[in-house]
Amino acid sequence: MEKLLQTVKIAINEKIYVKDPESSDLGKRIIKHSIIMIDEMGFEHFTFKKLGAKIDSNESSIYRYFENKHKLLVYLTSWYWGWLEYRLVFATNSMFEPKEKLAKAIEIVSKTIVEDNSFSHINEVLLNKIVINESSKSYLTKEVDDENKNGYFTIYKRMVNRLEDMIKNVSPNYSYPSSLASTVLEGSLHQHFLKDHFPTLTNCDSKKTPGNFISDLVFKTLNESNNG
Amino acid sequence: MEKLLQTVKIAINEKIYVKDPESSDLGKRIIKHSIIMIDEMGFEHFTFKKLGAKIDSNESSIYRYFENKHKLLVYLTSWYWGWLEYRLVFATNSMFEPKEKLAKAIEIVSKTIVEDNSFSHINEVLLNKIVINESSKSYLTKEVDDENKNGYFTIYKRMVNRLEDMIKNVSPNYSYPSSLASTVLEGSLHQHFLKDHFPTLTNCDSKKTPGNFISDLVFKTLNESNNG
DNA sequence: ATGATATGATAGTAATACTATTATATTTGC
DNA sequence: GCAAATATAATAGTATTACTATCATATCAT
Repeated sequence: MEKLLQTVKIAINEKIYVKDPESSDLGKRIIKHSIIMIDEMGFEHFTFKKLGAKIDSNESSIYRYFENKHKLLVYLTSWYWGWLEYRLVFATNSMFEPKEKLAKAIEIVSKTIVEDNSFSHINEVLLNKIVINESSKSYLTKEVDDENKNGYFTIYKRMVNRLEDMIKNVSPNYSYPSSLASTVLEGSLHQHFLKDHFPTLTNCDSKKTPGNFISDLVFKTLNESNNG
Repeated sequence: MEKLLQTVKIAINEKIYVKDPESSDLGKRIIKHSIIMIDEMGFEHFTFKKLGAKIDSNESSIYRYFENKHKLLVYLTSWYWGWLEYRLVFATNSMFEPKEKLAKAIEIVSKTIVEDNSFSHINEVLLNKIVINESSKSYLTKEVDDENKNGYFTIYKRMVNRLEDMIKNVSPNYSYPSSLASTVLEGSLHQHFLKDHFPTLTNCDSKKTPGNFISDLVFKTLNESNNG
């Protein structure tokens, strides 16, 4: 799996970047260290100037890859969802029992990433943390409709739609398959955040994971939908 | 109800502001127009300088009320949750049947606000939109733990805990009452956002509301928890 | 009428978020 | 192996942001 992923390139919408960061050494260093720095200092405190200093390069060179740090964030989250989608499809492709398939999908999208695929320049453990803490900022903007039209969020939407299809296969009569699918993704990120910062607002911890909660929620809901 | 609310002041943690904006005419204009402007231009494009120009006052005067725009956002969202909490308690206080009570609570927290209590300087319709689009930014920061310790999010946490208690009253054996409570609040805001910007990721629209979805989700989950 | 307090006006600073220009490497094509 | 093309680096510059500081003026309370 890890070896296979090395050879697969996650295809990101070309409008998101000026120059493909995968096409050069500098580009890869930009991605690698922006992940480390955003995780460390948070998106608000992160700047291209600081990144330039860290990678012994120059602010102006970074602008040749990304117009601004917002687009870099959109790139990073897109990459993450593309990577997760790949793992999801890979893991569930051979499964035929709808419930089993959905259970596996939920497990994959809601589990904390603990292993870094240390061959690549992208640290998925840190990127997972960034998605939990920062990814909402990529779409909670006044520019969201414009960027959506330009396909900035295609991969994320495809992920939600995959989950939606799996939900429909379990319960064809359930009225809210896409709402439930989006709640699975957003809800599990939120529970991860709460467990780290607002433990009184969640029952999730190291024993009961966000994945356990979401799985319980989804299957109870779909069971009732089949019975009722 | 509207008249009653006028006489009730929502108590906001004093650490959030430098000078209580409710204590003066300028303070109230700051609140009123910041709501209008943040809704209009989005939090990122909003600045104290622009606000000063709009209310025929001065940047430096605004700084005498709030240290920065982040704290103003924390203030506005706290006010909103305090206002909702008041409506929630008022509407459910006399109810004794647990399911009925929880259903009412979900209805209140997930419904789009359509009526402005036009007596006050705060437009709750716009504030509701701000909470949907911007409130995550108030806690998705590196300073969240510090601010949480200082009580910046007390009202929000109290709201979640109220929902949690209602959930426990319906299903004492359910394992995730606080996770479900936080999902009710966050999930309904998210569905509102999706319906406005990503309609393919939600089944909610003008007919099927986020409240309908969340209510369906919660009661199916709790029913199964009682049966199983 | 005096003193305290609130607000306004102006100026100034450091950092941010860029753009533009020029210089210097490095790569590639012949 | 050299010229041309391309990528990167260095430097400078601009407008805006996010403040802080100071001083002036208006209002309000005693």
